[in-house]
Amino acid sequence: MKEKKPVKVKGLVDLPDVNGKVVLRFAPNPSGPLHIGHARAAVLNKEYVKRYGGKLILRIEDTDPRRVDPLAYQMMEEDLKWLSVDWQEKYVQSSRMEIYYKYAEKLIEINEAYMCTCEGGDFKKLKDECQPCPCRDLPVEHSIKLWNELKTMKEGEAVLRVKTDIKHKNPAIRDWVAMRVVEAEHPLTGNKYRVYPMMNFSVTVDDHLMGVTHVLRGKDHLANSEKQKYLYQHFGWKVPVFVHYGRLKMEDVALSTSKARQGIEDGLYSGWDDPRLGTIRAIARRGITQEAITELMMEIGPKISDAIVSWKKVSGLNRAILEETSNRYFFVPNPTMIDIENLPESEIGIIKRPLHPDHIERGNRALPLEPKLYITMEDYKKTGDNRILRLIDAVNVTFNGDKTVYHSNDLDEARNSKAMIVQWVPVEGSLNVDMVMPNASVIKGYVEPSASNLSVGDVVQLERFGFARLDSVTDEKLTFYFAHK
RNA sequence: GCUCCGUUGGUGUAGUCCGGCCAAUCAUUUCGGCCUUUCGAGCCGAAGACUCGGGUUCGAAUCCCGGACGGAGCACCA
Repeated sequence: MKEKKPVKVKGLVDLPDVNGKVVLRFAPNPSGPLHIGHARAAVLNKEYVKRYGGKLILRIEDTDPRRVDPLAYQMMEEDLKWLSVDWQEKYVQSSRMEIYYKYAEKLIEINEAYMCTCEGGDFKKLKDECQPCPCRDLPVEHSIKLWNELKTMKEGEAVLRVKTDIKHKNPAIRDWVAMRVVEAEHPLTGNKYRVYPMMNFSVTVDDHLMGVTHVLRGKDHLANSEKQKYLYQHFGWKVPVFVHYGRLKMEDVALSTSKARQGIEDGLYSGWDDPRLGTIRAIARRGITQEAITELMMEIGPKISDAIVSWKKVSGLNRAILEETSNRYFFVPNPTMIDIENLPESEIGIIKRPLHPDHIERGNRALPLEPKLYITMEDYKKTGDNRILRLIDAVNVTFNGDKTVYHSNDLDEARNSKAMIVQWVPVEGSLNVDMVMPNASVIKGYVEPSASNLSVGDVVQLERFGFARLDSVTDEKLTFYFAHK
């Protein structure tokens, strides 16, 4: 009889083959700010370190000078901080070049790598037929000589190849490139180096030297993991546990970093934090909380099949958090002005309404009730003539033609007539609002006077409208970014 | 084309390795009801899934074969 399966803990699934503490790394290429796909790796790494103990390494993989955005180094760290992902050690690969050279040399010396001067197409042809290229069997001394000359060679003249199985059933695995010449200025090291390691080489060397126990990476690296295993073997190193997760797509934001960059350059997007983009900063700007993203990633976990995340899902998670924290305000989008005739003197004055219905200790906001008010055009139209409309916490009115008439102030009366109960703001003292929607369109309206107390970054619940984050404040208006209902 | 990989309700997941306790978990979503001067939350109730076809077996979401669909890779990017 076999033993029973272990009982799974709720939430994030366990990492395979854990013995004691783990050493994990998050290793992005600095080509732009982090996007939602990065968040998956970052959050999972963080959570696993939290679960098992150990450490998280941040490693910036900038070994292709052409694919480095100098601004990305800082943006990525900012994004990680927003995600509340901390790292215990940080490395930048462009400052570790001598290390890669040393191991490259070693690999040549043990005859597990060779300098290849074949033209790319020729090599591919041979490779596809499982044929070694002529360089493969030249003496080690020959490779060493060429290796020493590589830094003076032109781009493409020669590469260093790792010996794998030339008959490997996947052609991609056969004798892959470890080192090559790149004639481009590196944002950090300038022209100091011309010979750069390929990702598969530097990653393997680093993962080993840094003692990484588990490698969490996207399934687009499946073949790379296979390639890297050969290098571990050649050096006699222990292979870490590879975990490949699937692609993460966000509904409506299928944009890659390169497309987003293009769009920004073309002026199509306002910047990396344009609400239409899937970057961490765009999501943050929309009032999505770090907690919601973390929960989402833990729920999705590290499984290899692809996941399409809907905004409904994100909103649901986020709402549970914001509901508790967000204070309430009245916002009137697409406003129309009403002027209540015969509003009794006794009704005119300040209406108090709690900032949060479940937390009266947070206090009240004050809404001046006076004849001239804004309500939404939609509510106005829906009500039509001769039906009661209830202004929340205030009075009942009816519309007759273009006149607005005071009806009563009794809530039950409004209820009995099935009146809509709607938000309103006074004309006097309310603040202009630009509401930036997820598709970057802007809805204009007014927010109640007490919103002047808000600070940039605050997320509020605009009653009957939804959650929004205050993005900027000027003398003439407040700009909010809409999150969700 | 070649090489890998995946497919559980609308969505996201658990379960698949080691077949029975799975007429399938949890969350979200949707729809009712209660409550509530917003939305929501809360409480109660409901809806909704094992990609398909064979096979093995007393028994299959789970194992085997085949198909469909989807994805990734096939670079001197990471």
